[in-house]
Amino acid sequence: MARPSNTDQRRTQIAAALIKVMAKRGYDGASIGDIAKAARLTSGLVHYHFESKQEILLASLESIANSHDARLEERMAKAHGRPLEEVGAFIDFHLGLGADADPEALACWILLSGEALRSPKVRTRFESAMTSTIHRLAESIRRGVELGDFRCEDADAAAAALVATIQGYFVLAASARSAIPKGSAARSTKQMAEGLLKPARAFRTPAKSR
Amino acid sequence: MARPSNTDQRRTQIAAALIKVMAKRGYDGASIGDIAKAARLTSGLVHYHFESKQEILLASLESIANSHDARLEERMAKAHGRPLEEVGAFIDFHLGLGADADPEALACWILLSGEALRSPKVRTRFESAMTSTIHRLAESIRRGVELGDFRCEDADAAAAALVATIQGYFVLAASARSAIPKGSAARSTKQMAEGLLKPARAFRTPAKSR
Amino acid sequence: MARPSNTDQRRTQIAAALIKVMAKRGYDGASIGDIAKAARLTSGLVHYHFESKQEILLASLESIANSHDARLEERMAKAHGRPLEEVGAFIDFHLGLGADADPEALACWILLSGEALRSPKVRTRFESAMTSTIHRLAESIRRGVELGDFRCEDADAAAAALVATIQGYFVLAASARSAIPKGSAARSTKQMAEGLLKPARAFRTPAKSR
Amino acid sequence: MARPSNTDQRRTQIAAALIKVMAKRGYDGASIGDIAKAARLTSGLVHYHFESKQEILLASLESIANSHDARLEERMAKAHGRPLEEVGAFIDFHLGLGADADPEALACWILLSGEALRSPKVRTRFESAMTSTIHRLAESIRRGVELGDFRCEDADAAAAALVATIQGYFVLAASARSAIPKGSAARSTKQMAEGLLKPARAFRTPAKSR
DNA sequence: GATGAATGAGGCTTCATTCAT
DNA sequence: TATGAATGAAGCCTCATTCAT
Repeated sequence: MARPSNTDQRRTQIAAALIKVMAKRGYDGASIGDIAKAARLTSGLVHYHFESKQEILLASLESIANSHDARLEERMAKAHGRPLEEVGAFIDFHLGLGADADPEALACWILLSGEALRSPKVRTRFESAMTSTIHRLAESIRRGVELGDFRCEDADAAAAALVATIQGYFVLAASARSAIPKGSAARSTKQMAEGLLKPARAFRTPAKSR
Repeated sequence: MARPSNTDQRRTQIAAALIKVMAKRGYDGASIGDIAKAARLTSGLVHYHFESKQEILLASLESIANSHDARLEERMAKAHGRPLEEVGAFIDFHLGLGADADPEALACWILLSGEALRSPKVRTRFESAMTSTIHRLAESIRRGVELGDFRCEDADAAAAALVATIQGYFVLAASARSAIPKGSAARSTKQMAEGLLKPARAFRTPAKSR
Repeated sequence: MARPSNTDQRRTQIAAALIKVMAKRGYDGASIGDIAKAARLTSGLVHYHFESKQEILLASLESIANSHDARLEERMAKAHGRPLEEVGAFIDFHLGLGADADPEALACWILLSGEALRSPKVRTRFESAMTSTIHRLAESIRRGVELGDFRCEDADAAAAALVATIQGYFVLAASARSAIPKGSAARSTKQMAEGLLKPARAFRTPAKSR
Repeated sequence: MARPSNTDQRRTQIAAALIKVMAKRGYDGASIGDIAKAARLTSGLVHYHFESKQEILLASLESIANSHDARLEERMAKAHGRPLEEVGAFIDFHLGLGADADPEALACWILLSGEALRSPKVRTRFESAMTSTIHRLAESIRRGVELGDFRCEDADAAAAALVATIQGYFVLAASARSAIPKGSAARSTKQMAEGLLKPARAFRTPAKSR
């Protein structure tokens, strides 16, 4: 007797629906009804699985961050622990060709930074996602310094700078695309990384970058 | 008994009120009533001076952009046409100590990037503001290249990269402050600029930068 | 220029509408839509004049209490300051023939006692209305004692007792009418008052009482 | 594999839960979910045992009335059939010290009078509970008259009057406590009963009454 | 220009009730 | 019996916008 709970699936489904709708209409513009429709559910059910709209937003943030981290890790693993390549992979993952595998999540991410501005809960989670990404990059940098591949006094600052650049490119790509010369993002970022890390060798660029 | 028109003054006043309210509650969260209250007007009057809420947003964007451009120009003028110093001033203006002279406008700017995402009118204007800023920087870079101060193949790309970095720092500063090592923004950005522009001499940093 | 405010009228109108609807459906059952319809207004307008539904309830309470006090005073004035007649008038006013001039207000009053149970604001106001009524009666009793018309040690307690009886009759009349022998309320209450006040002469009963 | 039916137990449990929740939030405010939680059940199960929410209310009414009647009978039994003492016990039971043994049931009772106002089913049952209580008191009074202990022409009216007073005190105690001088309720009511019943001897008051 | 009333369309959320398991 | 998912209808409230004055 008793039903097996499907709450986890439903929550995932609903969070995904918010991302989809939010990318198009913003957070406030994404009504519970819209979200429900996008998830092919009724609005009552949405509230059965989530206490409030904000909770859905937090779940979406979580989902985006987790997916990002997982895919990033996967990509960086291919660098086989070589710092120079790891940093290159980090940049290419975010800004290289086909980086925007999920444009909806990206748009959502930008909007999330806005929500973080006024919702402490969102900010806390947004901040920790950012911090975690920066730490991951700082780790590679630090190892590069140890191995003599890089010359850099403050790995955390360098990592933050590169992440800021990436975040800034996200914003420009989404909201002012014409302002970026096509295909320049990853390349320019690598040049900047060189200024920052003084690597023994230059960063390689695979085929093309956007 | 013609009343003297005070429309311009009122529009300015209202746009400023939106910026103030929006910084705290976001665009959708800023009701006409809130805006009116912040401007010490009535909501009916707001609609007398603006066709719609979006028009106020556009006016605010304009106001922020104009004010930014004017202050930037003023600051860069102090570089007396020396490219290296101009670029340094550009970075310091945005990220140096005391750069966030107007935190409300900054928060608003981030939110504007989000609105640009879904409103073509806002995007167009946001894009042109970004483009203009990038062009201004690119100009300095190009002259630096001509004068042999910089070595750089694509001035526009370089300018875009630096502006992206600045925009990204804005986002981090506003929504994930703890992720940035204190005082590292301007310094790191200058190091990145060196990677990008290969200047003959290094950028100077005045006193402290944040 | 500028419109003359009609807020006071509107508030009165809306409070009256709540009383009407509430008598039929209870407080929770009286939706803003119902209230608006009863007042021939739109629901948006109701919220333009009242912050919240509870505020309407408080306004209704106020209105009922004020109207009650005014009518009571008017009636008691006819007793020309003679305590015995004042107490008699007090009882007749509440329980005598035709006392329930406004059955809707009466039903509402009973419901208000229920709302007072859980809403501090309502309780405070309900309490003060009760207290004021009791004080008015206690005054008459006290003067009666001074004049030697009554013998009573605690005028406040006696007044409270009579008011309790009246309130109890209200409840029975509204929710269990068949439990009260017809026309017995005022008469019985006067007999009780005699036990309480030991008046020199008995209370007179005008014509018939219910 | 027939399951042993526990319906009766469950119904009791659920009705008790409603009383508890209703005392705090009113009838409309007591959601099935709240009730279920208070009974440590699920909302689905509540509806398995009760057709509708109103049925729970009726069951609660029944439960309160039955419990009241039983406790009242128990208390009056101690009067050993002496009318004067029975009436005194009746009053003390309801208003004497420690009378409010179950404040939740009392609050609920007041709310029930409100629900009776608009729901015929509730009214019918409320009315019959009131009537039964009044009859019980009237019985004692009638026997007192027969025995020459009381002088009273209409025992039903007298009983109704005393019950009205008690009900009124309930309301005041719950919703306007400060309006009643402390400890005056039972004493005043007995004085009133004396006016009503002209007993040969006065009512005694045990120790203190509230 | 300015005020403030008025409208009407949602938006978020709660909830009684039903139903599959 | 019991669980918990699901539904759908309101309900309260907010708000951009319009309009009479």
